[in-house]
Amino acid sequence: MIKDLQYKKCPECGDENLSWNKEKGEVACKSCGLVLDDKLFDFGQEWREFDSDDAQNKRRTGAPLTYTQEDRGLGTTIGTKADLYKLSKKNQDRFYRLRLWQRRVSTAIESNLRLALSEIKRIVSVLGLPTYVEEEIARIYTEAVQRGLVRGHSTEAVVAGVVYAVLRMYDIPRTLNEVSEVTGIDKKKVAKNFKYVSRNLNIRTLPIDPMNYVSRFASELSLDPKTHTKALNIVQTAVKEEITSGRSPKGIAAGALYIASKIHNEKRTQAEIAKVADVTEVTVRNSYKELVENLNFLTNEIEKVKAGA
DNA sequence: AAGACGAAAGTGGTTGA
DNA sequence: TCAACAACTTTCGTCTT
Repeated sequence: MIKDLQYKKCPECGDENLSWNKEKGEVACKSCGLVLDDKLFDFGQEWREFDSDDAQNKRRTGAPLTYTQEDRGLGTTIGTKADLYKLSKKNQDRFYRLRLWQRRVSTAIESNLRLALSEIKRIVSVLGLPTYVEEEIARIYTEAVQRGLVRGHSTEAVVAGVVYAVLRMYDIPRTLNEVSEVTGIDKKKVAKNFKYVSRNLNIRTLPIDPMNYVSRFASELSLDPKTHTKALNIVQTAVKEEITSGRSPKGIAAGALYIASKIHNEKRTQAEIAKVADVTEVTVRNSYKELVENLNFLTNEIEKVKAGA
């Protein structure tokens, strides 16, 4: 499978004389030799995609998973045949069949788990999560496998759903987008699988508290603790005034941080904040305007800063 | 020139008939 | 199941610093 070609002409020399080497998955300019793209092969995981309801598979930007699936060092032993001769021919057959079936099932589960666990390890290390979270993810995934929730679904997608679910359970603020990025699973699918596993395993999650985002965004923006605290205050009062329901927690956190940074003369641009909060500038704007409109103590403080400066 | 602002059109998810 | 709806995004032109 080859991705759509996105280049019409060479950005270096402007020439339209591009060569497309399908074998190597490269596009190069014949005039100046610049290689425009060398990752044109689509490493999407079609061999495990059984979902029929995903019409739009255009957005497959997942990282290729390179670990081997061939590793089948089975722990299962065939067992002794000592007693078998006592059985009738018919029962022997049945015995063999049963055991064969059982072996297949258990090895299927085992190999699925092995695959999933190494993927979980990878995700956890990329996201820098503590060990207990990894264990919880592994535990819940194992439960999902045992309840047959993975059958008919892609392993990676269910893993992604479980990861997100556990993050939500522990109030560890990671966005859907981040999970989607490290797992290479489409955002929508992560959300879908998150719902799927939490519904079937009775995982309860509360709506995300914007406070959880504030700290992380603040440190990512390397803001002063004072500004950080200010933003927390703003969010807190906003929640109390009930102007946050229905809004995206990321947006609230972003808006509060923008105001706080303004008040404490540590100004960050809307674009900077939008970037770390994973929302658009427009959302930062709307959110902070909404906050200022509804929390009048903010208006005074901003005026004070303006007058002082 | 960069940042902030806001309008307009589009997207995906929720809700209620 | 469908349509209306709110929140958010994208894009883009304009104003402000």
